[in-house]
Amino acid sequence: MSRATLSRDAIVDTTIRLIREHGADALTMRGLGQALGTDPTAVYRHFRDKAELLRAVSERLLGTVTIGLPDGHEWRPAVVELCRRLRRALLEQPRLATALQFGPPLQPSEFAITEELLRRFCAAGLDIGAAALAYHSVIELTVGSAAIDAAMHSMSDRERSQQYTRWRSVYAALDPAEYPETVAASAAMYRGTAEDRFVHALGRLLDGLVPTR
Amino acid sequence: MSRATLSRDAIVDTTIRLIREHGADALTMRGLGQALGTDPTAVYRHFRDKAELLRAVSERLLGTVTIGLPDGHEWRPAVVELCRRLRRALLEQPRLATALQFGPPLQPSEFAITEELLRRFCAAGLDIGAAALAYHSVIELTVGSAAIDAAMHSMSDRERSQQYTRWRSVYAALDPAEYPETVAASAAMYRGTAEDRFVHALGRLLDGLVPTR
DNA sequence: ACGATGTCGTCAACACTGTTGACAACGGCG
DNA sequence: CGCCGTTGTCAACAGTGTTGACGACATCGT
Repeated sequence: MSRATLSRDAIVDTTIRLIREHGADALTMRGLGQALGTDPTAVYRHFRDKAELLRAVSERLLGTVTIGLPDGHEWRPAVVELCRRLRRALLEQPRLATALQFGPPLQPSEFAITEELLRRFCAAGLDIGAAALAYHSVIELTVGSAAIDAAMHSMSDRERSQQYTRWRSVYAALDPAEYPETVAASAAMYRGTAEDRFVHALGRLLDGLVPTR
Repeated sequence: MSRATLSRDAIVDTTIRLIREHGADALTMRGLGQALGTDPTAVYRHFRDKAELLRAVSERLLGTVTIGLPDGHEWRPAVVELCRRLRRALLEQPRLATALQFGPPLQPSEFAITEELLRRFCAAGLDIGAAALAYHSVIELTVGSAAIDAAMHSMSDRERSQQYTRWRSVYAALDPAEYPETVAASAAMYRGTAEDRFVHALGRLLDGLVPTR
C-alpha cells in the first residue's frame, strides 16, 4: 500500500470518472478514497468539504463549454452550440444545476459562459437589457432540459429507448374520455432524443427572443 | 405523551409545512416524527419509504396546478397561468423536478397537467405533433426556472434583493477588458423578480412555438 | 549536514441519516 | 370474552460527511 500522493486535479479527475460510471448520487467520500487508493479523509487535505470538491468538478466541466466556439459573425449557431455543450456538462452532474445559485464565489467558467452569450445576443442586434433577458431565458431552458433528462442520462441507449416506449404506452393506455389529447399525442411524446427536443425548444425560444424584423 | 394517530394526509400536511419552513434539504424523518409528535418510524406504517412520501407530497402540490384555470377559448393566458402555478409548485420542492423522471408510476396530477397543456396548444392551432413538442419545450423552461430559483426561494424578500444586488456588483466588478458585455449588462442582470423573468422567457418561447400566421 | 517546520496520508471516532425487526398497546370482529 | 390486525415505540444497523490526534515524509534555513 504505497502512500499515493494526491493533488486537486487528480482528485477531480477520478471524481468525474466515478460520477460518469456510477452516477452523481452514488458518489461517496469513502468510495472516492478507495478509487484513489488512499484513506477517504485524505481528500480533506485538498478540499474543505464535499461541496467545494463538487464546485471544482463543475468548474472543470463548465470550462470546456466556451472553448473553440465557432467564431464567425453568425450568432445563432454559436449560441446553439454553446447551449448544447452547457447542457451536456450539466447532465454529468445533476446537482450542478442548483449549485449554480451558491452566491458570489462564482466560478470563472460561469463568467465566460455569461460573457459569450451576452456577446452573441448583442451581435444579434439586441440592446443590453434585452440581451440580459435573453441570457436568463436561455439558461433557464438549458438547465431545465438537463434536469429533466438527468435521470435518463445514466441509462444505456437501449434502456432509454425502452423507457421512452414504456412511457408512451402509459400515455396511450389512459382513458380517452378523460385525457383525449394525451392519448392522441402519445405516439408523438418523447419522440427522438432528448437533445433533439432541447434543440427544437431552443430554436423556438431564439425565434421569439430575436425577432427577424 | 398521547399516542397520536396518523394518516397519510396528516403526514403529508406537516411534511409540506416543514419543507416550507426549513427547506426540502432540511427534511429528515426524525424531524418529521418530532413535528408529528410521534416516533419517527411511525411514518413507515403509512409510506414504504421517504421516496414514496415525497411522491405523495409532489402529488399534493401538483394537484393544485390545473384546478380553476381560466376556461375561455384564449389559449395563451391559460398556458401562462398553468406554467406559473407549476413553477410555484416545483419551487416548493426542488427535488420534485428530478423526481418527475421516476418512470411509469406517474401521478394522476401530472397527467392532468399534460392533458391541459396539449389541449391548449391544439386549441392554438398546432397539430398534435407540434403540440407534443411545445409541451416538452414549455415544461423544460418551467423546470429550469424553478431549479435556478430554488435556492433563492427560501430566503426573505429582503435577503433575496440583497443577494441580487451583490450578484450585480460582482458582475460589475469584473475586468472590463475580459468581460465587456457582462460589465455593461451588470445593471440589467437579475432585474425584477425571478417570476417576471420566467414569464418573459415563456412569452418569447410561446411566440416562437405558435407563429402568428 | 542537520534539526525545525509544515504538509499530507492514516486511523478512530462522532453526529447524523434512512431503514428494519421485535415488541406492545389499542380497537374492531366473531 | 378472546383473537387478530393495525400501528406507535424502541433499539439497532449500515451508511454518510466530517473532525482531531498522530506520525511519516519532504523541504528549507542555518
